[in-house]
Amino acid sequence: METRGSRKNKAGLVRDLEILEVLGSLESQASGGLGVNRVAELSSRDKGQISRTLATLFEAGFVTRDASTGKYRLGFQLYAMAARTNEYRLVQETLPFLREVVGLTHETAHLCVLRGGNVLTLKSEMSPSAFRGVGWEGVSVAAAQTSSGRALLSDWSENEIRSWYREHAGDSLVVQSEIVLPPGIAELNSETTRGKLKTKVKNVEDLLRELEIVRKQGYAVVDEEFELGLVGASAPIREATGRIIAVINVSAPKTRIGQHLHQVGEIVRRVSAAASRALGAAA
Amino acid sequence: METRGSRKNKAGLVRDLEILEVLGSLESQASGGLGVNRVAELSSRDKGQISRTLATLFEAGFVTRDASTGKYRLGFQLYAMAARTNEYRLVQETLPFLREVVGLTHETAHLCVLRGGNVLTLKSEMSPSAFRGVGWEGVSVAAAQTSSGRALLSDWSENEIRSWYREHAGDSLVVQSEIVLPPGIAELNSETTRGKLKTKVKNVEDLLRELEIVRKQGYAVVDEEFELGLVGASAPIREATGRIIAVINVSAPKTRIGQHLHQVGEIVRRVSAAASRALGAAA
DNA sequence: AAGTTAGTTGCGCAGGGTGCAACCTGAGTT
DNA sequence: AACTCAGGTTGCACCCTGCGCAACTAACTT
Repeated sequence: METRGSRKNKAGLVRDLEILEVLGSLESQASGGLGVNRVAELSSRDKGQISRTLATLFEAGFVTRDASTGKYRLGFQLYAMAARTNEYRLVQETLPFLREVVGLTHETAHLCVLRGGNVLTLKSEMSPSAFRGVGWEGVSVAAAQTSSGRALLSDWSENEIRSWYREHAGDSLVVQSEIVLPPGIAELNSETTRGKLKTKVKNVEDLLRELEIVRKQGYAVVDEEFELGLVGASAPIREATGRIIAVINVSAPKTRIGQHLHQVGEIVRRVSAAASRALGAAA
Repeated sequence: METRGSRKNKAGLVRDLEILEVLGSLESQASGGLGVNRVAELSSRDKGQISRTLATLFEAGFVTRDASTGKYRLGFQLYAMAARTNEYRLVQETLPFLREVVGLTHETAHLCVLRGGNVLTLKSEMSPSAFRGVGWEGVSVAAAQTSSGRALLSDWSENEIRSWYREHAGDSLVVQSEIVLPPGIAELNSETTRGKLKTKVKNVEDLLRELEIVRKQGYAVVDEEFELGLVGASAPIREATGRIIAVINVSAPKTRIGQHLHQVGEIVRRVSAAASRALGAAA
C-alpha cells in the first residue's frame, strides 16, 4: 500500500510503456527524437534492452525512426489508434462548435476533458489570422486551477468533489511533470513564477465556493490563477444523460480580452449549450 | 530469414500490443468495446493474462473501461500521444488546404500517407452540408489500387517501385483485414464484389505505366478500381526536400463527380501544390 | 591509429509472465 | 433460496523470456 496502483502490475509492460512516455516528453519534442542511450538514461534502464524494445515498437509502428539521425519518435500507429478512441469521436462532433467560438471571439479555443486530477486538452482550434501558436493538444494541467477544470467539476455533488480533491490534490496542484508542455509554458510553472500567481483555490472549501459561482453563471473564469498574464473562460458540454463530458475553453492574454472576459464567457456558454444539444442533451 | 523482421522480438511486448490491435478492431468498434473473454478468444491467450494486462493498460490510460458494461476500449492516452507524432503536425499544417478542397469540390477530402504497402488516411474533412458520413481516419488500404497510393509512389525511381512492389505486393493486394474498416466498407471488399472491380494494376509493369501518367498530369485518378461506384483523384504534397510525404485525395460516388473527375483532379493538384509551398517545398 | 560516442548482439541467471484451476460476483431460472 | 451460468479476478508452480553485463560493430574526431 506504499504507492498507488494495484500490486498485480505487469512490470515488463509498465516499463515498456514508460518508453513511449519518454519519447513523448518535452525533450524529445524539442530535439526531434531521442537516441537509444538517452532513452535508457531517462528511463534508467539498460541500453541493450531499450535497443531491443524500440526495435519491436518500431516494427509495430508505435515509434518511427528518423532516417538521417537515427533517433526515435512516437509513430503513426498511435495516430491510427487514436482515431478509434471515444475522444476522437467527441472531437469530431464538437469541432464545428469550437470553430464557431473561434469565429466569434477571434481567439484560440480548446476542447478539454477531465482525466484523473488533470484537464487534458483534446483539441485546440486557432484563429486563422492568429500567429501560428503552439497547440495544447495532449497536454494535461492541474484541474482545480483552471477554468476548464472547474467547469468540468461543476455538476458534481459536494461529496464527489471532496473525495476527488482528496485523491487528486497531490498530483493536481502541480503541473504533471511527466506530461509534455509546449515550449515556453514549462518555465511559467517554475518555482519562481508560481509564487506570483493569484491562486484563489487553495483547498476544497475554496473550490466548492468557486463551483457554486460557476454553476450559477453557467461558465467559469480564471484571472492569472494558472499562468501570469493569462485569463480564460470555460463552459461545459453535456452528453445525452446530462453529465458534463467536456468543456469549451477560451484562453488569451489578459491585455487582449481582460476587459470583456464575461462577454467571452457568455459566448462560450451559449455555444457549449448548442454543442450539448447536438450531442442529445436536453435543452 | 524465413519471415520478415529480426529474430530478437520481445515476445511479451508483441503479445501485449496485439491486445490494443484487437481493441481497435471492427468488432470492438461496432459493439462498443470488448470483454476480457472476447479479447482472450480473439488473441488466443489465457483470459487470466488478458485480465491482468488490461488492468495494467487501464492504469496507464491506454484503455478505458465502460462504466456500465465493463467492456474495454482504446483509451485517452493514445489520443494524447497521437498529438505528439509527426503525423499530427502534418495534419495541423495541411488542414487549411484540405478545407479549401472541400470548399471547392463540396466533396469529402482526405489526407493520406504511405505506411508500408498501405495508404493510411490521417484525416478526413467532410463537406459541412454532407450527410454525416463515416470518417476513414486510421484506415489502411492497399496502395497500388488507389489514386492516393499511386500519387504517393509517383516520385520514386523504377528500382524503388520494383523493390517496394516485391516486398508489399502480398499484403497490399488485399485490404488489411486486421485494420478496421468503417461499417459498410468491409463487405465491399468481400470475395464476391472484388471480382467486379475494374482492377487496372495487376503487376509492377501496370503500376509503372500508371505512375508515368500520374507524373505527367500531376494527379492520379481511379475509376471503380478499389470500390464499386467509387471514383477518386489524388495529388501529392511535398516537403522542403522535395520528397512526397502525403497526398490530398477526393473520393466520391461516380454518379456525383464521374463527369468532372479531371476537373477535380486539377483542383486537387493546385491545392496540393500550395500546401507543398506552405511546407517549404520549392514552387 | 587510437579514442570517443552510439547502437546492436550474445549469454547465463532469475524475475516475472504463463496456463490452469479455484474463486468471486451478479443476473437469470426454477 | 438454491442452482446455474457467464464474465471476470486471483493464487500458484513452472519455466520462458526479459534482464544486466560486456563484447562487438560502426561512424566520427583528434
